[in-house]
Amino acid sequence: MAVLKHSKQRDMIKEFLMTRKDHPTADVVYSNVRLQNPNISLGTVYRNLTLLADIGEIQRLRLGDGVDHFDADTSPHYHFVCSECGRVIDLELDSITGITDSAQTHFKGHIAGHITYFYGTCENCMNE
Amino acid sequence: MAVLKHSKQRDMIKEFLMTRKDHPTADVVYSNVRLQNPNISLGTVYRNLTLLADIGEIQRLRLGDGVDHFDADTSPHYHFVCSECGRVIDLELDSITGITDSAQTHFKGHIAGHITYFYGTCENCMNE
DNA sequence: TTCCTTGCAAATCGTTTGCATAATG
DNA sequence: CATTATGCAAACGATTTGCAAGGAA
Repeated sequence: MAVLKHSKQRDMIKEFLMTRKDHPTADVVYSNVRLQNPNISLGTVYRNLTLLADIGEIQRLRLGDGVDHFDADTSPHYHFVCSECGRVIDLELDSITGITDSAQTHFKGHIAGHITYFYGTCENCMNE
Repeated sequence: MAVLKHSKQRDMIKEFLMTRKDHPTADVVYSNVRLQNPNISLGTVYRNLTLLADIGEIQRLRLGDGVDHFDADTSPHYHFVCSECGRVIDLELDSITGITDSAQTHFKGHIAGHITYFYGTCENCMNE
């Protein structure tokens, strides 16, 4: 891979993402970072989110809603997606890594890992 | 929902899907069904796949590769996606529905279910 | 006849990319 | 200076949609 050069835009994007626990989309990152730097382009946001995800500094979440979400928390954890409001919430969960082994049992290829997310109704939407 | 009327196109799509265990994409469904009916349009394929999924006759799979896959097998089961060739394979797996309860423990909203898929290298790609 | 479904083409949406210019090392 | 990063706008790929015409009940 090419040598990485420093960029203010990338810093802003990473910093913004670290302040948020709600797993924003590229568009949300864009409109927020734009408050500090009105000249930044959407393309730059996408390029940097992809780059940061590639080097493992952030996580790209594909939750089946057709839009990518991004998470500065790269530690292994799970997510809940509210079917009503779309909110994405971190989930505390006793490790279920065992399911990978469990899946491996009857499978001849090699299982490297799994993607899991939960869905339902969030606390907010239940009170309505 | 509106009353459903019979359509040859829908039948063909459903029938084709039932012959396949490889979870084809809309495009693959389209080009195959076209062999029997060269006039069918891609829009019709999409509309019927969506309709069939909505009424629960087929399953729509979002596996994070940017393309929807479809499965005529609506029984609960899991999938493996090969990171190299993209193949989607059914997985036999001792039930892991317990993870939904496990996730519910520390969560105040209501968890209705989970989406899980596994990834790695399939048998075919391992022998290369 | 009613109204659902189709074929076609245009539109949409999220994301990527080509290119000339600016910034970094 | 060499090379990476940016802004802009155009391109992309998957999917959806408006509309007039065709088909089912």
